[in-house]
Amino acid sequence: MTPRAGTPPVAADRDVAAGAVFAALADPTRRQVVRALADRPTVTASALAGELPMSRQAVAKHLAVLADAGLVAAAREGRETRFRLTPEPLHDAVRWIAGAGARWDDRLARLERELGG
Amino acid sequence: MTPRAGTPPVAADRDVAAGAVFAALADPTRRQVVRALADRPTVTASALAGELPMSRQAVAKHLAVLADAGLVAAAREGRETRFRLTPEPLHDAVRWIAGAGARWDDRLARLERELGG
DNA sequence: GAAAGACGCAACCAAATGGTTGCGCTTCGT
DNA sequence: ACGAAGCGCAACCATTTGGTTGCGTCTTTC
Repeated sequence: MTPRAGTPPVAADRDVAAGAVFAALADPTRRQVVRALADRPTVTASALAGELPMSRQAVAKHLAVLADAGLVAAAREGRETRFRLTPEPLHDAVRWIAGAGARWDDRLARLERELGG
Repeated sequence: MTPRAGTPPVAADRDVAAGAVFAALADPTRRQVVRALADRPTVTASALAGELPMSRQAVAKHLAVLADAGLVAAAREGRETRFRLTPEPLHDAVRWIAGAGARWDDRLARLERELGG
C-alpha cells in the first residue's frame, strides 16, 4: 500500500496521512458512505449503489479513495468484496486539527494534551 | 456570510460545516497556511506569498477558501488586510469524526462522549 | 501630488475530480 | 453447463480546482 512501511512516523507523514483523510472526507458522498459504513459492519459496492443515486462504479471509486486514505479495507469473499471501516487514520486527522488550533482554542489545546504529541 | 444565521444548528448543518473544513484542509498549501497562522497571531497575503512558492493571488484564493470555511477572518487595516485564525469550525470537524468512528474505535467513542452530541 | 505598496477582480489555463458507459472476467445457483 | 450476479478496468465527459497574468483602485509615504 503506502511506502515506508515500518519506518517510525514523523511529522510530515502524519500531515500527509491527515491530508488524505481530509481529502477523502471532503466529498459529501464519501461522508455518506462512511456514515453508512458506521451502521452496518460491512457493505458491498453494489449494495451501496442501490441506496445512493449513482452507479456502482462511482461508489467503487469513492471506496477506492477511502481505501487509499486508509479509512476502509476491502476483503474479497467469493464473488463479492466487502468493505469495512478502518478508523485508525481518523486519529491522525484529529491530531492535526488539535495541533493546529491548540494555541488558539482552549478545548483543542486540551484535546491535544490528551492525545499526546 | 453563511445563511440561516441564528437558527439552531441541526445535524445537516454540522455536516456541511465539517465538509467545508475537510475541503479546506484537504489542500497541502492550505494546511501550510493554517500552520503558519498558528504561529503568528495575524498575517497578510503578501507576507505569506513571500514565504511560499506562489503568487500573492494564489495565497489570497486559499485564504478565501479558508474564510468561506470559517477558519479564518479578514480585517482590513489601512492598506493591508490581516488574516487571523478562527478555529471554531474545527470543532465541527472533530465532532463529525468522533461521531463517525465512535462505534468502531474506543478512543473516538470517548472523544464523542466528551464533546457531547 | 506623485510614486510605491498592498489589495481585489477578472480572464485564462492545465490538471484533478466526480460522474457516466461499455466490456470482460470470475463466481454462484440451477 | 450455462445464465446471472458481482466486480474490475478503461475510455470518455463536464466541472472544479489550483495556479498564472494583467489591470484598476485605494493607502501610505516622500
